[in-house]
Parts: sequence; C-alpha cells; structure tokens
Amino acid sequence: MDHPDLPKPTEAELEILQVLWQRGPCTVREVNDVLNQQPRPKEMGYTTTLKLMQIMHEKGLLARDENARTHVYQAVAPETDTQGQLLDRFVNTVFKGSALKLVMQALGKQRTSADELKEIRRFIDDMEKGGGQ
Amino acid sequence: MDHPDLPKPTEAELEILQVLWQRGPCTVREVNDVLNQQPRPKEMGYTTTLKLMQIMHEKGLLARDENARTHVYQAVAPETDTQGQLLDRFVNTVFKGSALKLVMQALGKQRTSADELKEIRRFIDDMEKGGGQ
DNA sequence: AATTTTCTACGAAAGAATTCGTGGATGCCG
DNA sequence: CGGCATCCACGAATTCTTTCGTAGAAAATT
Repeated sequence: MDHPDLPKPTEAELEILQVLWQRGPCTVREVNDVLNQQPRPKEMGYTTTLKLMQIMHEKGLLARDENARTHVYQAVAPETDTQGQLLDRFVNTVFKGSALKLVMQALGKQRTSADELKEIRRFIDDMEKGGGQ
Repeated sequence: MDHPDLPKPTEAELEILQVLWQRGPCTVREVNDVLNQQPRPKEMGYTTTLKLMQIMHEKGLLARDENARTHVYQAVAPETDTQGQLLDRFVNTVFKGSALKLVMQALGKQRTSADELKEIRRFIDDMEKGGGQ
C-alpha cells in the first residue's frame, strides 16, 4: 500500500481510461482515433486528447514510455480498482450508501437476462457461504 | 411523455435533491441548514444554496411555490427516476453497459449484510417469475 | 417608527474541466 | 536538401460549476 492515492478521473478522462483498459498501451493518436470512431456528441481534436493525457500523466493516472518519439501511455490503476472507487462514490452520493437499493434498481431497470440472474444468484450463494460479514 | 428532459444534476445539485426527496418541500433556509448539519468538507453559505436552487429551478429540476415571501421548493422528478437515469449513465460510462458487472462489484465490495442478500435473492426470484424477459 | 433580521435577485469572482491554436522538433519522401 | 506530415509542449480561451458580495423589499422586533 503505497499509492499516493490517485485523484478521481473526470468524465473525459474516464473515456480515455476505457480505451487504455480495453486495448492496453496506446499512443495518443490511437486513443484519439478510437474515441472518434465511437459515437460521441462532438469530434475530439487530437491536441485535446493529447492535453488530457498529459494532464492524466501529471496526476499519476497514466504512465508513459517516452523512449520513442511517439510516447506510449497506459493506465496505472487496473480497471476494477477504479470501478470500485467510483462505485463507492456513486453509491454514497446517489443511493445514500445503500448498495442494496442500487442493485435492485440495476436489476429492475435493465432487463437482465435469465443467465445473468442465475450468475448473480450463484454469486450470492458464494458470498453467504464464504466471505460473509 | 412530455418531459423536456431534465439535465443531469451536478454533484452539488444532487445533494440538494437528496434533502428535498427526504424531507419533501422545503425552503432554502431549511435545505441549507440540513446540508450544514450533515458532515461536509466546507460549510455552505446561505446565498450559495439559494443560488443553486434558483439555477435548478431555471433548469426545471425544482418547482417552487412563490406565494409566500419565503419560497418553497420541491424536486420535480421523483428520486427513483433520477437514480435510474444516473445509474444508466454510470453503468454505461464506468462499466461499459454491463449491469451484471456493476452488481457483482457492488455486492463484492461493500460488505453486504445477510439480510440484504436475502432480500436481493427474493427480488431475483420475483423477477424470474414475474417480469422476466 | 426605527432598527434589525430574513428573504430574493443579480452579477461577478473563483475554480474545474475541456478545447484549441501555435511553435518547435523530428522523421519521411520526393 | 527542401517541403510535408506528425508529434510533443505550452498556454490561453472557453465552458461549466460553485461560491459569494451586495442591494433592496418584506417581516419581525423593540
């Protein structure tokens, strides 16, 4: 445990992280291309992406390899860690801390497939046996 | 269906909504007091709360009764609607649309009580019987 | 009736997050 | 070599959010 704990990524930063998590280390060009392929309100300029990634690097969100002229970036924190952190925050601010309410809304809202429901049930079984409390 | 769809509330706005959802129609003074009772990084000034609630009113997030000199505000959208909207957004941006992943993280991360787990199980049972698909 | 308190309105300041233009360096191609 | 494309750095402009000071009207207090 020696993380100088990373700041909460902003919306735009999160989009970039998604790309890096999904595709592994990338150049700014790659990230920018991917972002602009996927549907978005407004095209994102190259220098915008660049600037964002530079800031993220300063903040410690991204590591980069500067050996080649074209730098290669990658996410520092693994996806699930960040998801967990954001989820905590979200549950607290939107559901006043009740994970239960959140889960029920999530299950109710999206039409969850029978398979998924089964999987969740299995998951609950495991929790009750194993790691309870 | 005639909502001019409400904008996504900001963090600060969400705090105000929480108060209004919990306590029903309130004056600015009440909301401000409640906010300052509950633990927060920095005391919120009265005019700050006022301004925020005025803006929320302009945006259509709050309705207000201006009959008395002291206006009374209330949330336009019910809590669960807003939670649902934010949840959708959140699932999409953070979990790439997989409600399943979100649920599993939520259950795994927070230590969920046995009672809560039971309740969720019951909920799943209902879903499988009733509203599935 | 004069003072003090409580309210709204308004606008501007302060802060964050995002977008973009420009300049200089490096590599590539003719 | 000379132009052209690509990259990084930097700083400024823009936009969104939050905070606050001030002013004037209405109510309450003395």
